[in-house]
Amino acid sequence: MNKREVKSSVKDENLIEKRREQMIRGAVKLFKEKGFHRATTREIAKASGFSIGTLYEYIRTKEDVLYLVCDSIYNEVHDRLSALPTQEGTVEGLQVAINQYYHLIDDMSDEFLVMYQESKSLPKDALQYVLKKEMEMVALFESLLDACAKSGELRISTEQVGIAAHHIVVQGQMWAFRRWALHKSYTIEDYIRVQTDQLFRGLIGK
Amino acid sequence: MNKREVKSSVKDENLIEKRREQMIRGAVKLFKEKGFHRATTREIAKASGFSIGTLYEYIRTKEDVLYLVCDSIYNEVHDRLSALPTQEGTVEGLQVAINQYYHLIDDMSDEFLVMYQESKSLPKDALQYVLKKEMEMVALFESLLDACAKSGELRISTEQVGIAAHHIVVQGQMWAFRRWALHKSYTIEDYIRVQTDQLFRGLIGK
Amino acid sequence: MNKREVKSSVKDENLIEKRREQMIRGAVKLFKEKGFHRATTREIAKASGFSIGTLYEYIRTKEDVLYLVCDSIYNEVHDRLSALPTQEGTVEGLQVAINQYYHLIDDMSDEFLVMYQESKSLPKDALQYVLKKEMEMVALFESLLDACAKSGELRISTEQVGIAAHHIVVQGQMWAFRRWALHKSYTIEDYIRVQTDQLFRGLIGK
Amino acid sequence: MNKREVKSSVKDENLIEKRREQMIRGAVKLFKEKGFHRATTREIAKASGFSIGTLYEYIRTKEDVLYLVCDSIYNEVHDRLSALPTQEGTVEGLQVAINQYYHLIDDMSDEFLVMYQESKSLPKDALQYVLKKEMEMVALFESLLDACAKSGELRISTEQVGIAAHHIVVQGQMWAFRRWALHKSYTIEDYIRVQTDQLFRGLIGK
DNA sequence: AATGAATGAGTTTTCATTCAT
DNA sequence: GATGAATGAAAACTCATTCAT
Repeated sequence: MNKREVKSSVKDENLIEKRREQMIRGAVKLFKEKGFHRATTREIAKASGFSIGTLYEYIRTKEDVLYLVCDSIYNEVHDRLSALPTQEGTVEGLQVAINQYYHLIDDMSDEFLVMYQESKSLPKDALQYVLKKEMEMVALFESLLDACAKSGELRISTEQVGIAAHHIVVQGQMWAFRRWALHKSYTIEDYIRVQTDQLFRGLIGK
Repeated sequence: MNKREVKSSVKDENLIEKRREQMIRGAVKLFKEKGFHRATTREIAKASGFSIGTLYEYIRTKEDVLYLVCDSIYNEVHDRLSALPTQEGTVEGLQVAINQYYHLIDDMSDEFLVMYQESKSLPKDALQYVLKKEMEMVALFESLLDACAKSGELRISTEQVGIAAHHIVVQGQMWAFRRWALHKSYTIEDYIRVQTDQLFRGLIGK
Repeated sequence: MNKREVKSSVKDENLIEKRREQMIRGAVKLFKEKGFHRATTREIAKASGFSIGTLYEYIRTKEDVLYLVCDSIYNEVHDRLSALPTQEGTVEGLQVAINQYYHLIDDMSDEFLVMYQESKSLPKDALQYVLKKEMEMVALFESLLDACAKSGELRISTEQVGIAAHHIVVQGQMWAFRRWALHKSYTIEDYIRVQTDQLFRGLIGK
Repeated sequence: MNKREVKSSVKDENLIEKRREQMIRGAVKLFKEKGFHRATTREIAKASGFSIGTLYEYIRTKEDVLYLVCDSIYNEVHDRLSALPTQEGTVEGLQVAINQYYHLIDDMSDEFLVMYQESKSLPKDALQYVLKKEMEMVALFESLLDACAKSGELRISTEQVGIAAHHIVVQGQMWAFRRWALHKSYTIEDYIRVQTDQLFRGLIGK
């Protein structure tokens, strides 16, 4: 796979896995509070439960931590969405997917926030990789929308498919980004309902 | 007004104005390239056309620069939107407002990008101020939508008004955020048309 | 000139000159005691009489300090040797040159020691530059010897000229290197006398 | 003997011998490339063919490795020179010794280079020991020269004996130090011939 | 008002050494 | 005896901020 690798000087793969999980958990917590730049590597180590020396046994640079965080988020997203039943162009299937996606963001909104605010700090190649993942996300919804268009369940032009897919993805992110404004007035269920209503009202053939 | 002040040791108000304009222009360019944290005060001074010493005659801390940038963006947004003719609950008026807003974002997408990616680095009070400005933006569209609801031009529940206003604001930001994906396929005109179509199709009373 | 430049963020050339002199003096003293690698940049700064921040206003990396030290030594050597009256192939002239050179090394033996023990730590390009300077030194004596050979004052084959020149240069360095052994038994004057005697006894035509 | 000991936590003397040989071989190679300070203990272990943990079973500190390298070089030098037939004050015998010594340096010039460039990094007591070895080297040639003086084969004053002995030793080292300059023009045989010619021309009674 | 040299706390990163397995 | 993960002191270098000129 063309997965970007983060070099570690530790050999035991299981240990790497374990330590990196600790690291990601600690880092997300920290980045959420103070952002990537304001968090020091020493703080990351501490939040992860080990020493600064140990931290550097599992990464090469501070940016690697950010990459690992972003990568793990996308992996979780991918895992949870690919567990969906295959869709055959039904609006219902699309709705299930959107539902899953929005709930996922609600569950992981800290992680999402971190990723979206900090990913620009990734080195070039890592940024590329993250953008690719994001495009896959959009593509997933495009294909679902497309299937619905083909099956006739949605009246939607090709032009609209792209934007609608972005729309779905961005509205999801909005729930994470605008927590401070939205959580006061709506539950995630409200939000999903209103969003899908609005989306479909325009798209469903009368 | 409770406008947050940035202290300057220079007395001449005109000079302050002039130097800060230089500063904002330089800073936006720089932040766009490397982000707020990676840009040094020396670089900001250089990009602004004066020395580091002079820079500090017009601000107190580096964060002041970021605040000035964010503040100036909102001021421009405010100026351009408040120039609109007063609306009396017509869809057409709403459409004009959206149009203005989206074009504004298109014109200033660099600035918007910078503001959204970096505003979390503002000190507490400045962040508060910026969020307040953002809420005003949402409120503007809320009032426009509300007027339309009251006049009967839009079938829209009170619950929907809040989310629709956020929706409009976020879709505008999306044009700036997702330039890399959207500019390939759409012009700003396409984008506005598709967005407003989608928005209104669901909302306009039959 | 193809002199390798060390970048400074300070603009005032006179100040650069002055600060670098302080730096070289401090660094030589320190390197003599503990060597280049064991001397920390903080110690170098302190020994130079300024703060670590100021040190880095005048250099880019620690290796720059070493380069400046080596460069300044060669410049002094060059200055002192090029002040010699032009030689026209007399043994006497050669003797004056050797005399000068050996005294020079005696005066600067600390600096020489540092340079020879640490120059391998220079980055590639700087090492190149230093070796070039060293070759010039050898070449100087080669040309003096050559002139003596041509004028008939010395019976010396072309093959011998190169080695004899190296010999002179190395014997000079030996005085610095082996201080611990030689200074007990000889003064610099003794040393010069014995060395030149030995050199010439073989070379002077009967 | 007052041989400085390097403590090992391993009991088996044969194993110690074997592992240290591996270590010296690996270390010389590494030090040649990057110098003592730039070589890490991990790299030394790797170059020696075992783990960092094992390395520390056979030494106490990194400096021990350097000491072992220097010590082994001198032992080899000692072994090869003490194999010479006992001299009875003949110039021929002296010449054989010089020949042996120079060839030895030619064979081991990497090791010599490493030793001379890095020995200053030895801890005090180890440095002392190495210098003592070096003095023995000089003393060897002093006694050979002395014998020749006594037997009348060389016209050489007591004053000259010390310097001439140093001279021989240093000229040998010069062949290692100045490889980059000398190897282009001379073979080791040329070099020995020219050096001894020059040495003896002055010293041999006509 | 403008300049830019000076400062030093704070940052990332390295690496010799230890010690449980 | 061998391994390699863990440690943290110490290193090089940065940069926001100050202040004398």
